[in-house]
Amino acid sequence: HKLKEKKLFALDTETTGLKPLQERFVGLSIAFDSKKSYYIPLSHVNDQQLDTDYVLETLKPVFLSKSIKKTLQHAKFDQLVLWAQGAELNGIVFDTLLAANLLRKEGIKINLKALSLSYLGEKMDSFKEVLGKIYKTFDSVPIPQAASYAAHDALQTFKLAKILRKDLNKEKKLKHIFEKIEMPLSQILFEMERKGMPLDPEILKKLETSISKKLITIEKKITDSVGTTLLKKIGGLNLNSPKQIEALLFDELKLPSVKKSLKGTRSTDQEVLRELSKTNPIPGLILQYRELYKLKSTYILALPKTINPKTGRIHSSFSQIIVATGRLSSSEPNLQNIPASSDWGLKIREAFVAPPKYQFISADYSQIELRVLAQLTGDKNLIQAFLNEEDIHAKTAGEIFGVPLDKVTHEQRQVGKRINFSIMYGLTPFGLSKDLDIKQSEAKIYIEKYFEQYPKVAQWMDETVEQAKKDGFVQTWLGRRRYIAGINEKNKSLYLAARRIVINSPVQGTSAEIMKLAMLKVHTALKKAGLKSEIVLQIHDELIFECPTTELEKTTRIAEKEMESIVKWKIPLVVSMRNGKNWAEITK
DNA sequence: GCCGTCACG
DNA sequence: ACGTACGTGACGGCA
Repeated sequence: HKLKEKKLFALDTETTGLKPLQERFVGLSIAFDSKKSYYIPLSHVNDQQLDTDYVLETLKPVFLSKSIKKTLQHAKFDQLVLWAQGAELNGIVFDTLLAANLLRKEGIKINLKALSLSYLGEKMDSFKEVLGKIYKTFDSVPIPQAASYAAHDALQTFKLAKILRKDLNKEKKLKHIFEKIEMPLSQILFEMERKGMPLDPEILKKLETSISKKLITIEKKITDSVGTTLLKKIGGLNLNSPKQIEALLFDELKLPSVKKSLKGTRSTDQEVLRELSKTNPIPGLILQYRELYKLKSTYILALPKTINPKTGRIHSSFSQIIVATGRLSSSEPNLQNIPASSDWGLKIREAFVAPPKYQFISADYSQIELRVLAQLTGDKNLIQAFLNEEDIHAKTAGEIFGVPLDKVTHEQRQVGKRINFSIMYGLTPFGLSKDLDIKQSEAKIYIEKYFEQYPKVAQWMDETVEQAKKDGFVQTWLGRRRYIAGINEKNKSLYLAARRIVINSPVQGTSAEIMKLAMLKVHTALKKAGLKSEIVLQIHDELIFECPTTELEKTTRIAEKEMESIVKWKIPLVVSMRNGKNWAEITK
């Protein structure tokens, strides 16, 4: 009865663990105002409680009501928990986690306990304290203690929302991002996570057999090259141990150490092994081993284990609060770093197969970051290149090497491409010389030529750095902030590191903003057109849809049109569309 | 729980 | 003389 009267309340769920689709639903807490909150125990061990189905059935009209407004800390999590119970939540108006994230400086924690302490000055019991040494999971905590803990979660969420709402009102741009982007995006991410991604474990099984054979062959080649005498001397060799590889290469084989790792050990990473492979066959073999072992352990073996037995699909989690620039991150499993480049990598993508009568569609923003750079800097030459649909990498190369556009060689274009990309990271002559394997003096000239060609880029960088020094933060196009602690540092390398972040963040952040807007717009347009196509993945500059084959053309047309019309800039946004039965087929 | 390494944009 | 390109997440080794 109270719920129906109240126009606003805070809600929270308790589970036995952190994965909403896999863990047991233990109970539900609700706060009506800043003073009262309640806990409904639903599945505690050896204790009296209410029946889950009865409670959810009773609360259904309240949960479904759009006019009864709900506040949550990390709404997406609770939505997934409730969805697994067959319950749906409408009227979510405020997520304290997303609000606090937009307002925070880097390094500030925004979990409920931290927020309660910093915003309200109230310390909350930790989850560990509630479990004590007696209980392993929340469902075994006796109800009186459990209720006190859980109800407090909802109460603090209610109180926090009040303050955070006020704080956002003081920052109009952040408020706009919160209301128009982050809150509605959270709903889309919920739907993406709920939908999941299909994976055929049988394809990976076969791949495992062949990659394992290949690994054994490489392993044998390595042990043969090392020789039994040396192998005995060092007491065997674990190829996955960087420490042992280090000892083998530099102590036993006496190869020159060319690079130190952060902790001061002699690095054995790709760059080093590539260099060493010019004089000795073993580093090259280790490289091959590393590549295949990575694919086997991180993808071929790990991905099938993440298939949800109930849905038969993979439900990655997408987070809006991890990346400082505003990008999304994907975890458990990370589907934003599935291999794409090598042949073996593509074979892994082949295992992501659309269901019968469905296909995947990929919609890929072409050179989004360079277009954003052009817009932010207002550089005439850069803008003109995109207006004329010129080959931007060839154009950059042409001016650097002083040759006309149609005389640029493939190698020169590659150099132009590397410079175009790395300029946004604040590259140095040292970094570029290493990347292109050229002299530092030469790299320096290339960089100077770049800035002569695009003078406003250099000017924008200087202005942005000055603004960051003054304000302590940089901003995206819509006004999302990133606070930069080190920009007024005296220590030169700390300052330069901060400077690179200052230059990169507005570009990466604005691109992320465009993508988020695109997701919202496409989602709405697909719904409006009555299509069944759904977004299943976002990989920074690319969206992947699962689409009934009958809707392929309509979906493609809508997605392309909506994505290209996100902003009213001089510079056009260009999207390339592909469709296919599996993920490999739609990979560039 | 940190480190080195490497997969992605 | 020193360090040296942005943003992530996951794995195995190791203490």
